[in-house]
Amino acid sequence: MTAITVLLVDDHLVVRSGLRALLGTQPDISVVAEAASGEEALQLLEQGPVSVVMMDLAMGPGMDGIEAIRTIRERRKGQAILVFTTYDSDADIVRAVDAGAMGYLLKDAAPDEIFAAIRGAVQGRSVMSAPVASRLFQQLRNPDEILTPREAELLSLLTEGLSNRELGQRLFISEATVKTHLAHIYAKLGVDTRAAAIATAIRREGMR
Amino acid sequence: MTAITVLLVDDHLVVRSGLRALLGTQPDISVVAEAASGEEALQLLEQGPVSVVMMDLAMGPGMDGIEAIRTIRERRKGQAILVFTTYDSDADIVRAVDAGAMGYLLKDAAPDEIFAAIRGAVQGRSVMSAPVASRLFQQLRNPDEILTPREAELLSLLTEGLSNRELGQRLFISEATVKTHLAHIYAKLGVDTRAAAIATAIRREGMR
DNA sequence: CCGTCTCTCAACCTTTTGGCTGATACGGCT
DNA sequence: AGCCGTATCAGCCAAAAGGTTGAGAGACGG
Repeated sequence: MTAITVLLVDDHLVVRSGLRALLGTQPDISVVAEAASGEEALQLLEQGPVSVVMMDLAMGPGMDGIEAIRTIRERRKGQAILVFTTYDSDADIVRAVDAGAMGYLLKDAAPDEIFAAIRGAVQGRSVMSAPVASRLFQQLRNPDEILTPREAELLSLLTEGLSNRELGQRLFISEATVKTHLAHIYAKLGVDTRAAAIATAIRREGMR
Repeated sequence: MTAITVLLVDDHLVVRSGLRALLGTQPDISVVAEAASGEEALQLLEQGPVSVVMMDLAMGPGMDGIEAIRTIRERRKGQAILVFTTYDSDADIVRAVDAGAMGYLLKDAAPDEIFAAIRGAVQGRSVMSAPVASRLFQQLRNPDEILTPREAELLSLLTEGLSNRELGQRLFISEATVKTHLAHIYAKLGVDTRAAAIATAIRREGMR
């Protein structure tokens, strides 16, 4: 069995060293590099391949995790990437998987789960935390509830607290169209006021 | 110089081991116990004193960090407690300090900052991350913008997407009173719609 | 080619919200 | 005793938001 090499990408020093300590207990896994940002991760990957990249999604200013995943997958086809993050928002999960992540782990995952995900990732298997998987399935089961791109755009602006008039101006559409989109969004989210839409958007979709 | 003993309280295993590894580099600091919840922390403290408690605020189900801080301070007067968390929301900072925390560190703080905070805490000095301190000062400079307890309560419910009528029913007050409170909240937050109030509340106050 | 989806817009009407003014009551502080 | 902050309520009016129906233009796939 060849050793599995890991690159850690997380802007929090404590998380990196914690993960390093945790993975150090496994003889077949070794952390060979750490990066505090997406840019740094790309740089490090230039210098040599690793079996798996473990990446946080929220990483302060600059390139975010999703962007980093997409860029890495463009440059190194087939690179195994695991998302290791605190939150399990629907939007993040879908976008991460879409960008090319092999798995999605939460930071409170059990050690065994983390080890299994890493070993699975190098073999091309996709492993994710149970709560994450259930959210993904829920998305697939209810395609009616998936917002169209335009609706998602509008919802995103909605969470900034804009009025219908302002939304129209921002998106270069009439107020009437804004109201139409909103009506569709409300139906899909199962709410009937913009306040509730904002609340569920932020809580469900992680729009912060 | 006596050794400083530390109790780590965080529901994330990786954060605990990361912090343990980091603090292990300092000869005068040693992590003597770890807890994954507020309840567990209280139990451990029964068994013996520590110099400093380092506590996360968000810890899954059960007792939250603020509650844990308050309880610890009740049982062991003078116990030094440092908050070590990811987010720097105004509300959390104020409540943590109010509950009796000696300092407030962000998880992306530099190692030296963390060491300094721990050493300061055992000496009774209060140390906090720069962004945290600036937020605290801002609160003190603008007392006009501090919400009254009732207003905060209402704002919290507002972020759930309730209508004025529902707010009134929940709080056992008339819709007229709800509107009065809302008007005051809008003025203090510097907004003029409930949507914007929800947006700023969630972003500024960390009401998730 | 036709159906479906998406995005766009309009008119109409009801409900909700926001702005304003004013009022009562209670507690604490001076 | 008087003042201030907080919490409570009312009424009025204008603005914003929500519900409904209908409809046209592209795009895309069967």
